[in-house]
Amino acid sequence: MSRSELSLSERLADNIVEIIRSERLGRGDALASSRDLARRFGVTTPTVREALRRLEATGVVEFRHGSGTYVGPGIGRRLMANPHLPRSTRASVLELVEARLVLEPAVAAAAANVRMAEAVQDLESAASNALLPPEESLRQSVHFHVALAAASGNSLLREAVEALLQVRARDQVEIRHRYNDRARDHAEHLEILDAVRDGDAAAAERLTRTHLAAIRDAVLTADFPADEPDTDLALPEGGLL
Amino acid sequence: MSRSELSLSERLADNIVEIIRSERLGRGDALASSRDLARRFGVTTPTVREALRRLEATGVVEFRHGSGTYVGPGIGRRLMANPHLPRSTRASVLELVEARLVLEPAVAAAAANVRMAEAVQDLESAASNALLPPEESLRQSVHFHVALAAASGNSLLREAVEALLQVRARDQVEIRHRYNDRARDHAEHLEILDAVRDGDAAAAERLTRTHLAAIRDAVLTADFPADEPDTDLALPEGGLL
DNA sequence: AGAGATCAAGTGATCTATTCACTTCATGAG
DNA sequence: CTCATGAAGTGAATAGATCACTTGATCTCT
Repeated sequence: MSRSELSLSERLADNIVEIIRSERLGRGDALASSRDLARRFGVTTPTVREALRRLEATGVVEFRHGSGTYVGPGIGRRLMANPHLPRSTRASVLELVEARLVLEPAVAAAAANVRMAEAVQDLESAASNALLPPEESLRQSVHFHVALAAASGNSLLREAVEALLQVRARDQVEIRHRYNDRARDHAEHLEILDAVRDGDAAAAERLTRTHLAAIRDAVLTADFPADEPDTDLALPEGGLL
Repeated sequence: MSRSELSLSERLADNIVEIIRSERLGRGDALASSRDLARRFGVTTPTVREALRRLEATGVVEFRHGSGTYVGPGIGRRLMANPHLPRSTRASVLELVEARLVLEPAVAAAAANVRMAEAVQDLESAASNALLPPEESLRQSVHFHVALAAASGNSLLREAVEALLQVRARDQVEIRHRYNDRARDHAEHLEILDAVRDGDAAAAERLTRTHLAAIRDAVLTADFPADEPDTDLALPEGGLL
């Protein structure tokens, strides 16, 4: 009654993760085929499939049709964003920015105190080539904030910021150009970078707070695209195939 | 080639989430049966099952054998912990505490500034009956830190702290009694509660930092139980059934 | 009439057996 | 040497069925 509380596919998923860990498989390495796994565990392929789907949802494994199943980035991750996020509303976007405004300044301060070498280099490259492409700007901005968190040397902090920005991604693609001032972003990133490079934690914290406050204010003054959804009552038939 | 990049089960999962949202289903509400869903979407039950497994992994739905499929707590969640966490090491426990030490003081300050009514009540109840049971102590402590984050009024901050503590849970069950000073925890919680009630953000921040620093130091001085695992090479045959 | 045992329907869990689609790579023709 | 061909391996999805569990209603005995 103690260990059988979990479903078969759940235990299977745990076992597969255990195999990945014990065999020291990293991102991109191939797993055994579904059929092999089914044989090894004495279950059938649909059951293995369910277990792998669970793992796919959390990014632990990735399917490549006709090729195989591979280890994904989620294998070493502890924090993550929900893969099935709700539609964003004005309130949710604002809540997200305010959460970042609370958390990221402290992360920036930690980054300035530690200054992990590799991450600081990432920081520089992300800050430098930020203005060139039109669509790449957001990606670079994400990269900057993630690299900033990584510079703290604490991967949990990096994962937290990554997860927050992944939540933002859904919103951002729709309303990015409304309040995203690339030039300003770039300038503020450079200031933060300097503070980190100097090991000035207080300045890094303050500049990050200012940076995110500017974004928050831009969200506040921008008008939101779709403020009244609920026109579709989920007709599944048509929209699927 | 644009939208067909996702697998069928992935699109199915999205559609099911959409049904839950458009029909305003909340935690505990029942979904249609697997067979019904299969009929509605024109696929077979194993396919529906894969989609539901994805959603189960993130807590969006819950299975109850013989009863049905129900909406789970993950439906409104944006941040979460990986359900298949790696085994904890001394380094990972330390990293976790240090991440909390960076993030939670800022959250406490935000909580003191906002002071959401309901959450403050939770805070009081969590702080009051914290010493009574032996096993409940940890649960109450979790409750306290989550309620503290909830008092900020920002559900994303609550979810972030919840996720961090969920990561901790795995470690904690093994080494809790080693460095968990319940009396001290309780006293420090009460101090933080007072600061929040007074709306003193600076004090709340400082006290939370002190509180977590004490925990970190306890971890530092404690000896870690299993510092050399890797004795099992994942023999799947025996350990499964 | 009420309390408890029993049964049947609905549902999830899982299996067996197949078919289809995609990728890969080695083979062979040009 | 290059490029097309095709076989093999793999994931994707289906069909149909069986077993186990939960639930609620019915039925029985008191």
